[in-house]
Amino acid sequence: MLNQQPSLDLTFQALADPTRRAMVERLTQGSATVSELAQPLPMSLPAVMQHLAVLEASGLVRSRKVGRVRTCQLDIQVLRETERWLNQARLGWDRRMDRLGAFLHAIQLPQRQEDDTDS
Amino acid sequence: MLNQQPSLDLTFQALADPTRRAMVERLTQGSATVSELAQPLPMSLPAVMQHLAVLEASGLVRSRKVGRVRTCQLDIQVLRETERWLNQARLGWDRRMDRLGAFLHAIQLPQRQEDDTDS
DNA sequence: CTGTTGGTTAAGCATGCTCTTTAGTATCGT
DNA sequence: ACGATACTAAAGAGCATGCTTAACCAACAG
Repeated sequence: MLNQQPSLDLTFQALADPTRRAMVERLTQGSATVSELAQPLPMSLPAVMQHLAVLEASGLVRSRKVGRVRTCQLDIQVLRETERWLNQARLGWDRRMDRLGAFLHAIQLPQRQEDDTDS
Repeated sequence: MLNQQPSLDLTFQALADPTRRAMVERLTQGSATVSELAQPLPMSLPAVMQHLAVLEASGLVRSRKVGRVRTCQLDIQVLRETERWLNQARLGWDRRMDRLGAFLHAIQLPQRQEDDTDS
């Protein structure tokens, strides 16, 4: 059930870099041109372009070029799918904890009763 | 507000590898020894150890050694924080969409009225 | 047409990642 | 004590990443 998307690799990889996360955070505030994305970042424009390429390869960001200006925007879908994987993983853990709790509860009460009858 | 944790780098990096995600998924089902983690994986034990080291460095997994057996378990906390970053990012986007929707709604009704008065 | 702006390509380099093999070191069962 | 088990440490091959600089191109502005 989990791990159906081969692009989870690309998405997590994309989000593993602080520069790219900063770009994503910027894009949650609305679409931006390449220059606008690059402006606060302490690196050359080509470096930013390469980060952008990684983000686009993962599907997190889409961009269109009009005239000589390329405008980028977030694609929320991939973000959701990634969120979902984490959620599923945590949910599996939670369910296990519930079962474990129920199990402990089920065997510990009888033990208590044994202790009571022993003492 | 976002991006406070330097360990987001390590966490996303850790989750970017399918082998490590498989290990995490296995660990949602309960703790496991190194050999148990390695058993379904198509690689040498040292390779698995290295993946485990990455997972431990990120804080996603903790492990203790008893005798000659090392037992690993998930630390849900880091998973939660990562989930939270994604959630925050998506929430920022959602809020923006809401504002945008409200804005469009606010200016489009007056425009309609203008159209109405013009025609 | 000419210069400037916004972006793109390519090459190169340092570093990091993933896996391997080889060679260990502790335990544990008998 | 001795072999088997479970892991660990070290070193290296080979490819991927994250930058850089140096060109280059296409679209506008005057």
